[in-house]
Amino acid sequence: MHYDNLRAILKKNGASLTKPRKIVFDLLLDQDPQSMQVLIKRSEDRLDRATIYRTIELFEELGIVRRLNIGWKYKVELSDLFVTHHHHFYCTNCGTTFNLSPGAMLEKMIDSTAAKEGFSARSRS
Amino acid sequence: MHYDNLRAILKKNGASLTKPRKIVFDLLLDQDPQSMQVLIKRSEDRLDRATIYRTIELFEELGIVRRLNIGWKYKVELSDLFVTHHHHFYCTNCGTTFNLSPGAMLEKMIDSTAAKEGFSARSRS
DNA sequence: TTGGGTGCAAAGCGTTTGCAATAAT
DNA sequence: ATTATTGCAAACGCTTTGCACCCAA
Repeated sequence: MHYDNLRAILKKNGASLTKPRKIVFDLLLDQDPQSMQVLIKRSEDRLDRATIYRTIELFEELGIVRRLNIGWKYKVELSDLFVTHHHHFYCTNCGTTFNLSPGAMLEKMIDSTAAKEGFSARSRS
Repeated sequence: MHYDNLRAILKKNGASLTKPRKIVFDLLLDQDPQSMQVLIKRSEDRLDRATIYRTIELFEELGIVRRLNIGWKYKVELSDLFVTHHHHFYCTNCGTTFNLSPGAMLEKMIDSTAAKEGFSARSRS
């Protein structure tokens, strides 16, 4: 259960694993990087916006989530503590961001895939 | 006079060189990249915020200004039409951004300067 | 039981918009 | 005169905050 790891990190920092924090964590699991609005929408009124912002802020401080700066916006995802390291694809036209599956030679894959698709990689992260 | 070039670009696009646009242009001349708030502050109530936003938007569309995405914020500066091409230094701690003087071997300079100063270049633009 | 955590409502920022007044051609 | 442009004020979207209530340890 992923919660054990999460609970351990929180406890180590004098914080507790509450229901809202579980929900936020679940919202992040197995997802591409998400904007706050998407998280808020997907929480379906189970949580207040403020709680989501506060939770993401806490998770970021504790290294549980990672913030990706994309253009002049940002999205969040679980850190490498919870998912294997990976790269992202970001479309500068529509803002879509998605994870690339982890593996070797990724740098090259990114560039060659980009070239094939007629895109050029502006940045990698 | 720089205004001639500016006026020409505007006229070509059916826009006119007004007093407010001159002021915004002057605010951009010979400056490091600036945030909107700085522009607004430096306009000292000579212009309304809305006018500054609209002017910057227009200038960007016409290629007069360039928007730099810095972290999750942005700053603006005159495009290469008005200043010689150059690179920037951005401090990820304090947000300070400044221009590097143009010249050859800049890429290397950036990295070596960064190394000297104990920084590492996260991105270059 | 008690301090951390939450929801709610309100405020705070940066930015945009509608509209009437103004300035440019 | 006609159209573009501006200022003002209000609205907007996203994010943060104050505070009373609530729940996990």
